Amino acid sequence: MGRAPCCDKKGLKKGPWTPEEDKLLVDYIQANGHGSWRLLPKLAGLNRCGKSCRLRWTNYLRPDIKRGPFTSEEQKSIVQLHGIVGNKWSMIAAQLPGRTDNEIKNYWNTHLKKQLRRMGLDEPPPGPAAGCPAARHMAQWETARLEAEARLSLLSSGAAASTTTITATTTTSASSSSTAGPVAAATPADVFLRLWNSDIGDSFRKLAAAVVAAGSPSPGDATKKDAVKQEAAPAGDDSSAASNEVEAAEAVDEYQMFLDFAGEELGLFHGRHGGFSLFPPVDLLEASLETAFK
DNA sequence: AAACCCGTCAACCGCCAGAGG
DNA sequence: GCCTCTGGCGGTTGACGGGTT
Repeated sequence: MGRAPCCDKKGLKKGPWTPEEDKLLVDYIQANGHGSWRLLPKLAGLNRCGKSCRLRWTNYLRPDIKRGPFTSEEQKSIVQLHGIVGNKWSMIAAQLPGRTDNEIKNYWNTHLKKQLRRMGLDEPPPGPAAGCPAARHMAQWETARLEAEARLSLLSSGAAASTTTITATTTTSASSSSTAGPVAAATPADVFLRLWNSDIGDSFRKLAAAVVAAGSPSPGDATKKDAVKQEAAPAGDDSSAASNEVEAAEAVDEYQMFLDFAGEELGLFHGRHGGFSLFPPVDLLEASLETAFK
């Protein structure tokens, strides 16, 4: 069995935090930083375990936390990212500034999951573990990346006239949002490139590369099923191979449905005749850029 | 008005991985 | 290499509030 819970000590308070406790915690961290979470409660005068303090701070008291309902943009991002990385809430949270993993997890479980189900889509296979990334999806991402770079390059020339500059960090670092100019930070291209260069993009590329290497032209294709199967269970035995294959094929089909849903119902992908774009049509984009450059 | 149901979300629990001795 | 400690993560729980019967 695992270690004993850290809050087993007698007398340590559990349950909802009071405003007084919140104040003690915030005051202490703002003055001293959190340092060792284990020692913090004692130093801050709190009758809580360190873990509880850390959770309260990271999920609720941190000053950079954005409260309030999720925007449709955030919602789309969550759906998309969940399709890529599955239940990696911390990864998803890293792409949504001001949102915590706990908040996103709750939102997924209470809103989005049901929303997808209501629309006739069972939960899509949760990310890499199900081995879902189709070659088509990989191609979509690659196309989107190229488009993002192209748009960013256009933006750079457009922005050159203004006082704002777009730095190269947008294409090289996932954590560069603060170093990029405000215009770049506001564009879809920047958002996508940051995502592409983050852990999420990395994880997606690794997995997709495995599928592509195995050869996988279309959903339901036998080769893809094998690739998916191997990805999901590299040391799989032959006896379960047949059922695995069927499950894998179903997973791929469901995932494709999920992608279609994300594109058509949520407007996440703006498809064009077999092509694909993460971004709105050019006219809409231009309109938003005009606003951005004002 | 009371009882019940259901959705939401803060908080907890158990496990894991990495660092350090 | 092994053990312990710590921080972090994802799954689950339970209190609470609003809606319905």
